[in-house]
Amino acid sequence: MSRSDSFTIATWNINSVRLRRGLVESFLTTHAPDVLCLQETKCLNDQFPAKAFAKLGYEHVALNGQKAYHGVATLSRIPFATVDRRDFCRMGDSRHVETTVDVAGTRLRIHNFYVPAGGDEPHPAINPKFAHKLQFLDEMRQITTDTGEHDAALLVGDLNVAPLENDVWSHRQLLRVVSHTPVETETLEDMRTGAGWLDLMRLRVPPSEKLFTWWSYRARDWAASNRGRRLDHIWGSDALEGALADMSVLTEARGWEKPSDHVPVVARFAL
DNA sequence: ATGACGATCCCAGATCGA
Repeated sequence: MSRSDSFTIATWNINSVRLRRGLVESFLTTHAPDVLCLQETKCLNDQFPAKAFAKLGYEHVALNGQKAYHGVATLSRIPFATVDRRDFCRMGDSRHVETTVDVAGTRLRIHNFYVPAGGDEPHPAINPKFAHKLQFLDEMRQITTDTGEHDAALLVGDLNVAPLENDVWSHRQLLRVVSHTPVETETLEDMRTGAGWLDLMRLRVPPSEKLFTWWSYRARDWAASNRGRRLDHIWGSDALEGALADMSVLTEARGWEKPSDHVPVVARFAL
């Protein structure tokens, strides 16, 4: 590809891709990212509506699905150079798919993650789901930004942790709520910095401002109460900081008909 | 916020999400 190409990536926890195929189609048509990373697809690979997305130009798809739970998928208009999937915690869950694409002479590695939610009780000794989440985050330390000289890397997805005080509607009230407990936020931030990742969303929106990507289905009026959390993330290797041209959270998507409880996050780079 | 919602699956109440 030529020098100085624009590259756009989006990440979206879709909460069933079959139920919300129309929303994905509408998003792809309107926002036209080069790559879309989906989480919680909740279907087997042969049930994934790949043909519908191929019709819109997304001919390349890397799937890691399972029945009813979890599942990730990466859709692309650009051919994948490589595709890989990793198992974490030896659980056999479908929570990661890794692809590479070549853009403007750069090989871009894209990790798409769905980190375990962690259950209700934030104590690993009494809640195996929370222990699994912490172990998963610990194993993610091996996903580093180490790439070749002309390469760059992205790590995106639903990480199920809101690390900063303004990543939740009330820091004080959520300190003992799973997704914002100190052990989670510290583990996530230590893992992120240790592996060399930059929190690209927070390079654009200062930590002093509230920033959410998820709002509970249980609120009577999600927009009025605005009790959100930033659970979805776009991380990048050093080379991508200077290349970041635009970053947006598509808050309006939470108000669409039969919405996901998460909204898309979009980043554009001038590579 | 210990959930009023929503999705899934051997179709109906349990389980999961966060």
